[in-house]
Amino acid sequence: MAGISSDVIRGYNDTIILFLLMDRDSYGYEISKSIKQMSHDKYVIKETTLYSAFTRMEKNGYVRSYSKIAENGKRRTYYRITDSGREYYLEKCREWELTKEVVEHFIRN
Amino acid sequence: MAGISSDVIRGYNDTIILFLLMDRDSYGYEISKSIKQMSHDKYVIKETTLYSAFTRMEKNGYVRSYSKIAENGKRRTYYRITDSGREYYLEKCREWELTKEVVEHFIRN
DNA sequence: GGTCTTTACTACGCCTGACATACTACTACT
DNA sequence: AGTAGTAGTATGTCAGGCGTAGTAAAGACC
Repeated sequence: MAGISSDVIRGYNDTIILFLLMDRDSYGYEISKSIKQMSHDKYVIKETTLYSAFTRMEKNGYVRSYSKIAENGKRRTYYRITDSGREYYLEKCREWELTKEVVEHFIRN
Repeated sequence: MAGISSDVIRGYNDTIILFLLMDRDSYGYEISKSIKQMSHDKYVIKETTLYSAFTRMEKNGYVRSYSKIAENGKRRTYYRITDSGREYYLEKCREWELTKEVVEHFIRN
């Protein structure tokens, strides 16, 4: 077992995606590549997980989607983070620090 | 929102429980108190979560249960960690380090 | 003596997020 | 012609966490 189980990352996929939307709009495929690259191939998000996260986050008001013709002439669905999404992201960052502190009481290294 | 969402801790409840069984056998109520105390009241495991974790882990061979009459004369179900449970715990500790490393690439603090 | 709190569980069923599987469609390369 | 990469959609399953409720016995308090 080398890799991260889905039960662990669960609850942080949204956060990871929002992080990648902080500075500029993006779309599914690009985000999945960024995650893979930034994690040095240690985490590869599943397509279905990614796209269902987009749907959920749009419903929750954390992102807004729009269609755009890319440089290559193809239509893509882009996502933009909302103010509410930024707030949510920062909240999750604070939650992460708390979680880390708690979990590490029970980890022997 | 102050506290840890269940989606975050998911996948680490078993690890936390196993940690508390490393040095001596214990039972549900005591374990829930230990978690509360060791996390300085930051994490309180739900009863149903705890007992279903025991059931699952026994099925997976990570713990073994036995009934014992406690000092107060009442019958309790105690749990003992198995060798396989110890291995699993250590695996989860390694996984935690990896997860931490990955997630922190996407956290702004 | 009656009620409340703590201890120590069991039963049942719902919800959510992750994921398996499958399918579409277009481009570029070989 | 076939494969790999890009960019998704659709559908359904599964596991873990949790809400709700109920049981039962011991001790505390008023």
